[in-house]
Amino acid sequence: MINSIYQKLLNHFGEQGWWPTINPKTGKIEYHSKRHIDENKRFEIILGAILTQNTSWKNAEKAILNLRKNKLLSKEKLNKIPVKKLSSLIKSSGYYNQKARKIKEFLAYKGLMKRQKLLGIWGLGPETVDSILLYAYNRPVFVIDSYTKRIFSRLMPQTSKLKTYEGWQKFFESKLPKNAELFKEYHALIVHLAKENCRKNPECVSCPLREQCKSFR
DNA sequence: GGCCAGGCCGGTG
DNA sequence: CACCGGCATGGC
Repeated sequence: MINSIYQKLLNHFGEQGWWPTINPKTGKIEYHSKRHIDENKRFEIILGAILTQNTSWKNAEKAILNLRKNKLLSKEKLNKIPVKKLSSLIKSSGYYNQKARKIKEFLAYKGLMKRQKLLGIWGLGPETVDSILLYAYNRPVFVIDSYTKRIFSRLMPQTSKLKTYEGWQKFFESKLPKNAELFKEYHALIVHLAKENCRKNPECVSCPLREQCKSFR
C-alpha cells in the first residue's frame, strides 16, 4: 500500500527533485534542483527548514531571498549580526522573533549532526531535524509533517492509532526500503498532493489516489 | 475579513 | 503521554 501509493504519485506528478534552493547564478529559487549540495547549500536548507515552520513556503522563501539580497546568507555573516537585526530581515516568514532566536541557537551549536543532539537545540523539533538530516545530509529518515498525517489519515483510517511523531515515522520506515533518495522524493510528492488535491477542503475528483481512498467524496 | 500555511515551546492534567 | 495557547506574516 505505502509502496504502491508512492508509485502512483510519482507517475502522476513526476519527479519533484526537492529541496528548493537558490541558483547562485540566477539568484532565483529552483524547485527541481539536482545541484550538488555544498556547505552553503546545506546551510540554506537548514534556514529554510526553520523558516517554513507552520508557514507557507512562499513566505519562508521571501525571507531567504531577503537575506541573500543583504549578502548575509552564510553562517559567518549571520553570526556577526544581532538577533534583532536578523528578526527584522526575516519578517515575511512570520514568528520572526522566535525564528531569529532559533537560527542563532543553531549557529551556536558546535556538535555532531546527530538526531538526538539536534533535537536538543531550542527551536528544532522532529520535523525540522528530520528535514535537515534528509535533505541537507542525505540521511535516510522519513519526514512526517501535517500533510503526511492529513493525507494518510484519509487514505488509511487505521493510522489514527499513530499518536506520536515517532509512531508515524516508524509506520513508514518499516514499510519502505531505507533509502534517502526515496524518502526525499516521497515527502516531496506528499507535499505536492496536499497542495493540489488533499487540501483541508479536498479536491477529490481529480485526485490520483481516489480509487483507494477511504474518504473519497 | 477569515482561513490557511512543509511547527515548536512551555505549561497543564 | 496528550492536549492547549502563544507565536505572526502574506496570499487567496
